[in-house]
Amino acid sequence: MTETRLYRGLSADERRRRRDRQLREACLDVVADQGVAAVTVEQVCARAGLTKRYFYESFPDRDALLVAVLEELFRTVNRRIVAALLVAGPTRLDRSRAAVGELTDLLADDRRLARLYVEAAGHGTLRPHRDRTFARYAEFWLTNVLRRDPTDPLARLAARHVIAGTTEVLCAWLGGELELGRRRVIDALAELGARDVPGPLGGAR
Amino acid sequence: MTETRLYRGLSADERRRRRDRQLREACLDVVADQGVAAVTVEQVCARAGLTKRYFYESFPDRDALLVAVLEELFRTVNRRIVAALLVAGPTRLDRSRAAVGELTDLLADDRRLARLYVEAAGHGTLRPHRDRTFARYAEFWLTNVLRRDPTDPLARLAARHVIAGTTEVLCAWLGGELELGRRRVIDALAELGARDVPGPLGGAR
DNA sequence: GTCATCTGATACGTCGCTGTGTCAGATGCC
DNA sequence: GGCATCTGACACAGCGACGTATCAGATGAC
Repeated sequence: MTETRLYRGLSADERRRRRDRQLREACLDVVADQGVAAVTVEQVCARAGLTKRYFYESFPDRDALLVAVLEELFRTVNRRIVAALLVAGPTRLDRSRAAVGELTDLLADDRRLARLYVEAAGHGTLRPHRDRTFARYAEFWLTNVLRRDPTDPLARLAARHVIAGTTEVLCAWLGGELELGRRRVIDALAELGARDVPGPLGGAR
Repeated sequence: MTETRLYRGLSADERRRRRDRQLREACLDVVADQGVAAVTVEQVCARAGLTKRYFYESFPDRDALLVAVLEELFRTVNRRIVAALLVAGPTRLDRSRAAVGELTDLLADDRRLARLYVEAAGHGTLRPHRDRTFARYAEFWLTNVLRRDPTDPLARLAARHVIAGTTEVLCAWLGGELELGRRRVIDALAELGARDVPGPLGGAR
């Protein structure tokens, strides 16, 4: 279409992507400092050191930015867990530990992500995304960690239970509410996540 | 102090309490229809059929109303679970089922409560209350359902895991995301909640 | 019936955020 | 250097919500 005139050594497209990234980072900063509800176009732009003009260049509104950032987080979680499982041992406990460890590391290394991850539950626009993702995580867990039939409703229920429980515990831990080291937390979560699902075929009766 | 002049057959205090209740109910209606974020003074007043004047008579601002309603919900949950446990059988599964069944009935019978219960996780002002309550639930669970030491950090972690998992599953079920009847859901949750906690003393290795 | 009180409606100024528009100055291209 | 483009700052009208204030009419006490 148009030209690719450089500006400060960057092409139009590079500049655009750079601003997009700045906005996403600023969004996470605001979430970390003041929560999802405080994410406004103006707050984000102030943090990013950009003007509103550039906000609307990348996103139609505040919700679109939040969704984009959340989806990116979910993709990262997914990618890293898949990668971790590739090199994990064969037992359920091995696989559970690999997955939980990866999630823990990710959220512990960037607390901004943790707050977004949690607060997604209460935000009108974010919640559907969060729900769909949790449902997918649950299915993924059944298939790749527990190695059970992912279509069994009871198994799905149990997997959902595990996903939510793991999330909650991680958030409580990240918030300083549990007096345990990272290692102990991962151990415990791995164990909780590796337990077989209940029901007619389950083994926990 | 002042008088107790009747108005439409009610004393000043009765009228005041009546309006307080109307506002709380209206708040729940708005939460059910449009979510916590849509709870504004004006919305609530419109629903309640009252004017803003009476809102500020009972609550300093919107957050205070939300907190009041949430705390009331938590008190109700607690009261009903305590009552259910009084007549429950002696095994962990009996007690788990009694507690889970009570919570399920409560949330299923008033969906407005369910939405508030969930969205509390993502709301700035509500979240601390929700967190503290979940921590108390976890302790309660350890003491009264699993009968374990409520000060053991690992046990607390596991209890928190159960509380969050149960909440999540109930919400998914109430949202129509699980193709299971009430009975099966309660069975499964009761079983998941009755499993012993992991760790040095746990039995799930 | 009269008067004090209570009620419900409405008006108002303020605030924060939105989305668009304008413009001077910086920067790159030739 | 001259010109087109890009940038950042700011102005603006509009909106929805807040919190306060005013006032006429309904209601109860005497």
